[in-house]
Amino acid sequence: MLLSIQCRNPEPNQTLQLLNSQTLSIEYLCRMKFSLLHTDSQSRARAGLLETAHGSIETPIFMPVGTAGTVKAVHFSELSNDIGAQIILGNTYHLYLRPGMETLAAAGGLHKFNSWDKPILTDSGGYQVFSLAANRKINEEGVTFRSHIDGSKHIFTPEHVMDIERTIGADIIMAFDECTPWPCEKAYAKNSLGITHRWLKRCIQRLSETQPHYGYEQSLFPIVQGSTFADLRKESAEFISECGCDGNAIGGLSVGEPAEMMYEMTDLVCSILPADKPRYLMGVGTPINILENIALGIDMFDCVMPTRNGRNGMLFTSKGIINIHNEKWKRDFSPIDEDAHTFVDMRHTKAYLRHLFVSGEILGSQIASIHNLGFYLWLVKEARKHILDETFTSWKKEMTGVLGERL
RNA sequence: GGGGGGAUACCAGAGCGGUCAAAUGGGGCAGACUGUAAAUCUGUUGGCUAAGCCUUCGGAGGUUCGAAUCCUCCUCCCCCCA
Repeated sequence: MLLSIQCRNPEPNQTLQLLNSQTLSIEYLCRMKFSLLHTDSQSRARAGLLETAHGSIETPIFMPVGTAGTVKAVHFSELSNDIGAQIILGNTYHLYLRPGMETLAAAGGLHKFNSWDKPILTDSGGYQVFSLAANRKINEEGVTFRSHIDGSKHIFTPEHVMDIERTIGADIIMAFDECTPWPCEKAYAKNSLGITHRWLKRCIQRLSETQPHYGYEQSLFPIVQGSTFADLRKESAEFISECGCDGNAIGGLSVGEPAEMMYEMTDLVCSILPADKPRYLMGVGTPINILENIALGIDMFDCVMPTRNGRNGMLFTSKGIINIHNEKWKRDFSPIDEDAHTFVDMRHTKAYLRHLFVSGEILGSQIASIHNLGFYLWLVKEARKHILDETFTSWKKEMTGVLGERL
């Protein structure tokens, strides 16, 4: 098999011609590289550049969620050309069930399968341990899921999850963890944390024993857990820091705890995680959550809010949030958002978008999703600009006022 | 011309003497949604000076302590037979 790799690091345009991907050793593969460009002097906000085999990511970044290999209701051309998405997510549990590993392997990985040629990050199924709690059993070895589709039984061990993530072929792959619920008994959180840490060691071990399938390196991100207990979070952040991975994540937040508690945990964990590695806060959040966490030193975010809430008629705009179902938009022929960040904003009126929602038309979901993702990507891009300009803190304050209390 | 069925809230449609301001859908109005079992889910939907009262089940009258429910007439709609 003749393989061509675009290598971004350390020498950007170099093309390697290799005969067999199986013979690649790690030093020939493109390692992910993170460059910290600037840290805000009034907060801990950072602007950076993350380079992967599938392209660069300017941080802070928001990553649209594409659980099943698709960002719901949004086409990839809109995602990259109009919204400016630089990386998207996929989900191990969901892709494993459908289309399944044989199909993804035959396709040559998720990038080939869905034609998204920019970076991809796959979540490990750890969130499904939380969200599908009724359908699974957890023990030291791993998690047994009952498929939410047909009830069939599937065992996810850290090793199995790494194998699946190898087959999916994302640039960034998440360690298998347990996302604990909130509130959570401390004894449970402590025990769960121990399991998550031991699973992490097994993930690292498995990766060291296997090769990437498609000729580019995959970076494992471990996940800090510990619920909302400061001592557990500290212990976890220290443990994860010592693993020396390419980047680090914080999980188990935005599961119902008050925002202040989330910020407290993020603050603590960011003070421990290495500054020279990207920090990813999983599943967060509202626009204000994102701004607050950027200020605490987070570089990467993902959340279903812009897409799911968009499909349900909620629009995030720079003048606050609106429920497009509301009758007050019935004859409002003003643009969806005058601070247009995507083509839909000036082209369509609120009245038209409301009509689409009221009529159950698919285009409504598409427009709202494009708009919301456009807003989120604009928000982080703007944040980055202000970090580089040293105007982040005042801008954040202004934005917080504009976005309103509900977010 | 003869025979039969029906008219209930924005729409469709249950209810067939009191527990009915009236089931259930739809529609309307509002809310929720944070590493997606979600184009989903929840609440609400006659009026008011609001733990109470008032006005509603085609129209008018009647029976009854009490009527959306029973009777009479009227108006309109549908089906079958000529």
